[in-house]
Amino acid sequence: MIDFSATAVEVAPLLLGGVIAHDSPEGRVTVRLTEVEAYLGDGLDPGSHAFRGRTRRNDSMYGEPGRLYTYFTYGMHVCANVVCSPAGEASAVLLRAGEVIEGLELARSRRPTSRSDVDLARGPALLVKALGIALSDDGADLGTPPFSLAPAEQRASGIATSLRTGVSGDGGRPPFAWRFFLEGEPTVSPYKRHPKLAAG
DNA sequence: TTGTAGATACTCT
DNA sequence: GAGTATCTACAAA
Repeated sequence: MIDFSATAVEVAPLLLGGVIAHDSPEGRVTVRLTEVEAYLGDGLDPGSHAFRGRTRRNDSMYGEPGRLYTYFTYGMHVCANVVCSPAGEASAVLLRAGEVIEGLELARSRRPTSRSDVDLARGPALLVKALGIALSDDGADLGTPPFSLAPAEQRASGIATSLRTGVSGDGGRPPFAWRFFLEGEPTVSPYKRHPKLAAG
């Protein structure tokens, strides 16, 4: 089992190749994680929601490790994180992309605009949608039903890192290269700088 | 295949 | 009141 009381930067590479499953009345969807990002807090990480301290939104980021932190962004999208570090410390791993390996039909019905199976969970908001995670799942324990999270069967090879995608301000610049992904995976989203950084 | 613009509503200042 | 850890559609090559 993964030790989630370590920091997000240490946990992130361990999650690659691992599988997350969610049971719902409609059925079960399982996703193999191919891309994640680490976020810290409390002044350590300018790209993190917790950079300016604890607020109502990021409250679960300070909670028990191994739980879910969901948040709403851009007026229409939900993103999911795995909370790391002991309670009281802000640290989380954003689930960015994965490959649907179980419940393909259900995932397809949740993502009618997706053209191919590769696109089903190619992006943070898409991953959440394919799994059927809702904003109300914030704080849920990933180790107990309806969720389950298993580490990779064997240590994933070909792990690469890069700058984080879509993060504005200094959090999208070095030394914050805390995006981890499996090399050669078609489900990894293409790297895009934040529009603000691209302009500068 | 690559690049650009628009939509959307919640949170923090 | 302004900014946002994004996705989709459309246009051009």
